[in-house]
Amino acid sequence: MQYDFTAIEKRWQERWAQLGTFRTLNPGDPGFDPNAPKYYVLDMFPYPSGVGLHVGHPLGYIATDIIARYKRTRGFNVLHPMGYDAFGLPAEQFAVEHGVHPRITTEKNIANMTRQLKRLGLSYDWDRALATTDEEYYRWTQWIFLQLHNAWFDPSKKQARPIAELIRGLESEQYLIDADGELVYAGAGRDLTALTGQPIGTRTWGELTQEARLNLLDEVRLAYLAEVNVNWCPALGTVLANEEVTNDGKSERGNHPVFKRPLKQWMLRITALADRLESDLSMVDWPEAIKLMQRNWIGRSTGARVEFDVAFSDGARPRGDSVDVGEAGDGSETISVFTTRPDTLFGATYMVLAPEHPMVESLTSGAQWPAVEEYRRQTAAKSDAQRQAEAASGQKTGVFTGGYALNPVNNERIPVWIADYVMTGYGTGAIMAVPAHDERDWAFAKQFHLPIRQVVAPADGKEIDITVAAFCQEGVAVDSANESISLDGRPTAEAKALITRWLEENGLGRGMVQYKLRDWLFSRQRYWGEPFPVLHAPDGRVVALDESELPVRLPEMADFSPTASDDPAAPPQPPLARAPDAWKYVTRSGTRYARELNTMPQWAGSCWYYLRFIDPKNGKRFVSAEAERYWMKGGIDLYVGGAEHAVLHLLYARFWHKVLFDLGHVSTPEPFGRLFNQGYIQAHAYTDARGVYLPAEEIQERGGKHYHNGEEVKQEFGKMGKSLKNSVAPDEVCDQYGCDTLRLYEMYLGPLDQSKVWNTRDIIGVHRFLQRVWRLFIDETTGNPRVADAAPSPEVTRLLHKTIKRVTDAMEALSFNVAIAALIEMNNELLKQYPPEAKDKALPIAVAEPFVLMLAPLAPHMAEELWSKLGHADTLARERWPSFDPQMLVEETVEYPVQINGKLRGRVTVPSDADNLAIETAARADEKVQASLDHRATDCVAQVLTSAEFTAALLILSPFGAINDKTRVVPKDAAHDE
RNA sequence: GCGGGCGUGGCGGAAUUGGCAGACGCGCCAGACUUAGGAUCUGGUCCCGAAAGGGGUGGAGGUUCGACUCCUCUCGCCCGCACCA
Repeated sequence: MQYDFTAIEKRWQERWAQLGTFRTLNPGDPGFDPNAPKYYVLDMFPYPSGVGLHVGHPLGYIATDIIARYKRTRGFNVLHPMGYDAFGLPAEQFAVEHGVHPRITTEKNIANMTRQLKRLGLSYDWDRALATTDEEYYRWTQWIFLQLHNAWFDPSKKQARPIAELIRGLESEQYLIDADGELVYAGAGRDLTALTGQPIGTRTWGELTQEARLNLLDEVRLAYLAEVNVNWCPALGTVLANEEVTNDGKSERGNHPVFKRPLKQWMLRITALADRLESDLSMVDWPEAIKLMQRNWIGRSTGARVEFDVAFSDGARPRGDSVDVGEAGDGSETISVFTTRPDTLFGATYMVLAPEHPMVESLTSGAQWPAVEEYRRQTAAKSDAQRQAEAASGQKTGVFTGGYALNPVNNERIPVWIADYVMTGYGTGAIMAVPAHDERDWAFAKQFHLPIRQVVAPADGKEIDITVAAFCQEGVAVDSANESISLDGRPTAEAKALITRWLEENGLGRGMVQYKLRDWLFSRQRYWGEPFPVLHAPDGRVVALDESELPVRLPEMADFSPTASDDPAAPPQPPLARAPDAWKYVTRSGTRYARELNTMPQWAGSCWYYLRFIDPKNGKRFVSAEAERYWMKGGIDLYVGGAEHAVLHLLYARFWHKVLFDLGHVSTPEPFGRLFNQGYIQAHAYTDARGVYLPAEEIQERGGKHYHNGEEVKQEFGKMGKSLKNSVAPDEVCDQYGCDTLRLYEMYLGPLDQSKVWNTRDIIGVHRFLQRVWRLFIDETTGNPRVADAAPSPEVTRLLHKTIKRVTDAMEALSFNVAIAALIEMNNELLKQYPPEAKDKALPIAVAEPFVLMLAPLAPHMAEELWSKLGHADTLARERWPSFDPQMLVEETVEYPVQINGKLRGRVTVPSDADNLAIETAARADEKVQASLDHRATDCVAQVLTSAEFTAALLILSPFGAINDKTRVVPKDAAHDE
């Protein structure tokens, strides 16, 4: 009876399903063990694609499955769920192209993907499976949106708080409203958000009209409507996220032109949490690279905001002098800038506004107006690619506005320019230019012959020539003094602090922190997404639905395609605009409200799925508090997925989680305690002379060259997929070798976090291993197990304990390739000890059972089969992982390598209890060692180095090489005490 | 340009605290068996050398009795960001 993987795998997959082997109990369920530690191991949420899985997809799923199975045998309650991120563009695009409703396509794809995953023997609790498109799921996605909408960010607490709490604060006049309509915290006596001067007249909540009150609240909500510049793709009929737009300004799907255009959109105030999103990265165990990417994306920089008074062309005016200056401005205008180098303020010789800056019009002189207008027109028309090319070349463009501003530190009148190297979206959209100490300003100043003034010198006193290059490092301030402040001689850090304080005292600015992170554009003009749980009143006001009115279901529609157009100015027409009136309008107390016609982006559903897995059937709450507290303690224990989600998904989900945390709905500040990035599986791809990709399975290899129908072709490699025609389906591999082989092969390919190349021909290696395991355990003629109750030899016992240690260590380190190698070695050795043809030598049960248990997470079907052949009626899924005895690792004799001056000169074998002197004597007696010592002085110092393990090194030093303090000396005897 | 990561046989990779480089697998070479197969088994396989021995972890230096491992420089590849003030 040979290893019949097809029958074995089918049998065990059916049994696991029948027995509910991998069903996971929640706290409170009968039979739940509250004393067992928990382990929540999660895969990144897959999109159920129509083309099915290729072998690259399950790489991470196999790894997490191995861990899940391993942890079960270590006594953990393991939560290991799977589900589908099923809303989104591809399903809808497919649906549009084929005229099938996206729900039908999606369900079909989910069924196929589930079948493919089940075939891999993954130990998910399938009872917890869910899809973001389930009404009972997106009901709670909408509920979370309501939480965001009904919350604001309280800067004094640095927390998201219910809007009702703000209203109470306003009613009790803890908060006032200043002249600009900004909130002022009365308790602290200083304003929180407004940055300029003193508010002239603050008002109380009671003094506001009802409309003003509602406006105020709408402005601070974490989900708010705003007119923003979006990527509008008329051909797709939707706005696109930045990441859906290519560098040359085309849509990633379909390569259609994309235009910037202001549209009223739902936004989520992720920027309010920027600070915590950054600092809380210190709480999680993630790859440093990913943390770094998030930090860069959030882009925190500390500096100061500085106010520059506008000075007009007829001459500088003292600050605060309100002079009517006619068409040029109203005289009280100031230009706010953000700088990270306030210490260089004395070196600011001009200013630059972004071309779109709102003050450009009032600043520009009549003479400069045509040039300014022309420049603004040009930059608006410029593609992102052009801008990037200019940026790379160091070429700067810009135009003088004719206007001037006053440098607040020295009242110097400096020209104000506009240039597209200053961007509207960051800081205030305006900068003070310090060409001596900023590369960009320097290049601009050189190009337009603007003055360059050095105000920082290198700390080491070195002379620099500021006309040759900008000096951007820190140093000491020079030529930076006025009547009331001097920075001269101060190191940069000190100078920054000093000038910032001076600015604050004089009401000219204040220290502040800036982020690159933008608020999250949350609307899509698509059908296949979560509807927003809000209504629009006839007066334009937004009314949020009540929780009890959820879910807002997607309407059934015959035509769900977006309205495409070639006209960039065409009005957006979301598909839901064509929904039946019965869906679109809701009448309440005689008023007719309109539903929101946009839908949520795909990210919405994936922001919280890990919470729903905990309690997927709960109809009362998005997740039960008790189950959430249990499973989320310390965050998810292991979250495995690709690095492509480094910033977007992982940042969005953290943001939602923190809001839910602040509002008391979840118990932990961070969702993902440990993150692991798997590498990609790549595959060879082949092109013919024309550069056209050829199906990889039709290629023959001869002598290192590759041929297709006899023609030599070029070998490349890249991510597996349709476009490179190099996909391999897991189904094919399962048919030919079985999924245990596929699982082993994928893990044996190399370290989990590295990318690796798929090589179908290598699969045979691990398949042979499984066949040899089978032959070790099973008599192929009778089908009976070849085991006996006999005691294993000391050598075999040592081998067993050594292997247990190696495999256990490798499991903990997620080094599955190493774990498999250790099992292969053990199996090879056992086959030598107990060869199948030797009928009298049977495998001792004391060795057979632990071996099977170690194999089980990796090749579970074969392990279960062998386990039952060994006479066990139950599944091994919850058997205890074997343990090793360090005592058993000690060999009777030890082979020591002998190093002389660090070079290997010989090997000696001594009894393992030999002392240093005995080892040294044996070493000195060795011929080769003697030959090496011959031409040296005789009075060598010998040192025996041992480790806690069975290997050890003997070191003999020549006389001049006395032991220095860097040499770690472990006395032989001490090592044995461990 | 800035930031991060990685370079070990023909290939994938292993090597715990700085202490025997190349475990394990593929491929290749030689052989065995044979119901002739893309099966199985045995042996070999870093380089130079007949051997003794020597060299060797992208390259060049350095620290150390001793470096794949630590430091400096450099080359190559991969990833992220991209005028963020």
